[in-house]
Amino acid sequence: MQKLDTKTKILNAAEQLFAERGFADTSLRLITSQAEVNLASVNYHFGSKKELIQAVLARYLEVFVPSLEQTISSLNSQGDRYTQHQVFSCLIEPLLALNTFRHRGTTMFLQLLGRGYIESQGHLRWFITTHYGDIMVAFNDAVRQANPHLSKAEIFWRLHFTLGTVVFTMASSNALTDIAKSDFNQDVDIEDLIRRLIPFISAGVSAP
Amino acid sequence: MQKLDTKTKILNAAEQLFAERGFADTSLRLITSQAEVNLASVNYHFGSKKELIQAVLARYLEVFVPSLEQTISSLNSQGDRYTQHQVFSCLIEPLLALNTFRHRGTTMFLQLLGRGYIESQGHLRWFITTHYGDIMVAFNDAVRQANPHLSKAEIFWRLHFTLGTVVFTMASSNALTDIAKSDFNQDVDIEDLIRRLIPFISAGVSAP
DNA sequence: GTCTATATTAAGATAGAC
DNA sequence: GTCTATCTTAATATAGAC
Repeated sequence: MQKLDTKTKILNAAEQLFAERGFADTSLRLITSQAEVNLASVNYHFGSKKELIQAVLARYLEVFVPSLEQTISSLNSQGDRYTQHQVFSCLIEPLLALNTFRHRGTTMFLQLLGRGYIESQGHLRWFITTHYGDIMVAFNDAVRQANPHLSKAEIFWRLHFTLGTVVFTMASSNALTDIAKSDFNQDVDIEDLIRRLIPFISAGVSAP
Repeated sequence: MQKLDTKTKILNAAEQLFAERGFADTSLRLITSQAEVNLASVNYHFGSKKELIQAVLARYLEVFVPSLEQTISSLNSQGDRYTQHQVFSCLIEPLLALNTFRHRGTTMFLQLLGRGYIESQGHLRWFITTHYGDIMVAFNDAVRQANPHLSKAEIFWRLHFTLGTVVFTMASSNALTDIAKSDFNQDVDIEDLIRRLIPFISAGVSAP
């Protein structure tokens, strides 16, 4: 079946379990038994559980961040003026592209990101902001340009509200799509979900 | 100093630690040493850690839920028509009333609720929905009446987006208010935070 | 009701043979 | 690189004296 090396088998099993159950609730024993590798191999290949968590996220960030940098910069090059809808739309393509990179990649990435923020593991925030702080600043600047009526502080708050909306939705997305299926007979995939989220957060951020 | 009984001392210490660090990261040892009681007393008085968690939340829900039932029903008695802003405003008074009940009660309650949802501990969702399911239905109905242009399913999604916004914001509210203080010299208390949140979620829920 | 002492379980990590 | 076996730590929970 899988002719993957041990390191990849661990990463694949880990990301799935982390996304589903969170980092704290996923033991190395669970990961290695799911991956069908030896318990000791995690520490051999990654050094520690923390470094495994970072490696799992890095695999996505290395694809996502350059892609987002590109959509943001092409936005800037088109001129000074752009709408806030355009800014948020910059996220869609890079996010959905992760689905071609890995099966259910978009969901996985957003769930992992959500878990990372929610379980306030210092090492993860440190890892993300030191490696990918630039793009966060660039995105923030783009939102500011698109909303000149809002103060810097107001944007700070509203972007964090937005982050919460997305992160929580993704962390619970399995449960939510199940409910939508049983209560409303809706089949909601990740693309639907993102397209439902965008008007909500877009209206919220630029609220009067 | 404190002439409180052991049970109350445990509840007070537990709620503070749970709100700050989450349920999983707060050990009974930490709670009992903070409360200056014996380790074994938690299991004596509450039976288990899970039941302690429920007891901590119950103390707030017993105050909050009747109060919310009242504002919602007074909304209904005023006639068929009310705006969505009015519906969300029903939450403000009952939430802020918790501050008179306990010091920093509003923040504490919302943080605990957020932690409860985020750390998908099944027993807590079960506890809340079986004990306080009625008011959740009533609130949902009120939102529907105020937004006749939205389908049942759309309201389901948007209320969950809203829940995510609030829950995440409260779970990180300590960090966020610290940043607001240092970066923008803002002193944001819980009431400010709620009044900042309302326009955001209100615009989001009734977005076109 | 409260305490000490301890049982039990499960986790992350590592030593050392192969 | 991989495996078995084990170390260490820390958690929940309980038994039994007071």
